[in-house]
Amino acid sequence: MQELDTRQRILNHLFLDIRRNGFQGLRADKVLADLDVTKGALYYYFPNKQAIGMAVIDEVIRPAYLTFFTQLSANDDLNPLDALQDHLRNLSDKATDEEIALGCPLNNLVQEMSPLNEEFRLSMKSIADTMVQHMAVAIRRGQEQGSVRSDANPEATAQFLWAGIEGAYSLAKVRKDAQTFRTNASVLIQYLDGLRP
Amino acid sequence: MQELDTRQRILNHLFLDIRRNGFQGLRADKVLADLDVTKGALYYYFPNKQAIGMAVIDEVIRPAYLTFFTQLSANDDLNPLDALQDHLRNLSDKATDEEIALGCPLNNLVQEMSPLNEEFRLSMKSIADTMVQHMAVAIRRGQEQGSVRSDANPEATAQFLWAGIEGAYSLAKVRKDAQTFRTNASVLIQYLDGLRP
DNA sequence: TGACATACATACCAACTGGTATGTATCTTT
DNA sequence: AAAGATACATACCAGTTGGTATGTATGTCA
Repeated sequence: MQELDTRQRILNHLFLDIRRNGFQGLRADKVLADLDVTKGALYYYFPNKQAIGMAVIDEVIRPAYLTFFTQLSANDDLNPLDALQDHLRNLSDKATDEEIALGCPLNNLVQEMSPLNEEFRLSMKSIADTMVQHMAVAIRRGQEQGSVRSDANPEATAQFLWAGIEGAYSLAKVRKDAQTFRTNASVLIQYLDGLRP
Repeated sequence: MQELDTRQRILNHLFLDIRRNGFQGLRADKVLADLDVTKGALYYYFPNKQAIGMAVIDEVIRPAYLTFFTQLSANDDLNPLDALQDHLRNLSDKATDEEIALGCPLNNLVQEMSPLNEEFRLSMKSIADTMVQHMAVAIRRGQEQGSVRSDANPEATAQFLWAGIEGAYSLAKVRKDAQTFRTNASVLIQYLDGLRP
């Protein structure tokens, strides 16, 4: 009954190694050495490197990113601007120089692998699209409920917010500086205030 | 007298290969096969792979990115908001699905290599910092000249614009869709209008 | 309790990759 | 024109990497 446990342990370490070294920089042997697992176990659970990447994207990254945004669009009582501002404040509070230096796991993989691996790209695109869509739905409902200015374009605004967050991770990453992320988050929070009626 | 020509040809192809495959995915042999140059030439001009990366960053990427921003802060007569909006429109016009799918060369390398190679990171950080600084200088001058609202924070605004552009490239890249970039650019253009007094 | 599936462990390998050692044609300088 | 520097070309190599073939201990079910 070690099955799920072992697979999960391997998967978590693969995720961490990919986050630091990229998918092309992933060295399965090194990951296995850190755990005390052998190649037999790895190739028992994952038929090849492609499957490793897909498992990390679909089983680790996807749920981690969609939790908040699913709730955002599901909850009718939420003021979307308040919720998004709270989210940005949470991200700001969580940000440390070390975490920020590793970058956003989704954005890392998008930049590295989108042009190289269509299966990866499509799965990552669906994560990004879902995030944007949930935000757009929440913004539109906010407009109907009167908590968001009616002249805002929900889809364009949602895209803009996604880009603002990922861009903030990017600048903060190259600077290795969590404060840069926080500064950007606070400008985004201000921008969201500008969307109130 | 083939010297500069050959080095430049190799460097340009290295840049293109890195843009598509990443630095870790760079395969010197394949690049050399496309040109008709041999390993002798490559290692004559570049002592090792690290030097290749540094040359691409410093000689190809840096000048390509700094041209506009240097002019932006150098020219006293420019309205910074007009100039930035023009720049965004230029980027929008230039964007094709194929180009966008390859992503922003600077952002690509930042995401892949920042945590792995401190020499790369520092050089890329200086490019990003310089871009932001030039924007901040131009915005501050705009405030002094009355073309930018005085309550804007020039440094934070400049960071926000950088992040907005790079984030737009990122979402458009995973979507393989230039229109996404244009939509984001137009929201940024709108945001810049909001900074007018 | 025997047969089969599960969950790994071990040993091995072919292909690739960055890098080097050496050779050589051409150009420059004295 | 002799000597050295420049600008490559060719051949070769050691280490690494993803992947496989095979072995085996343990659990499960008839």
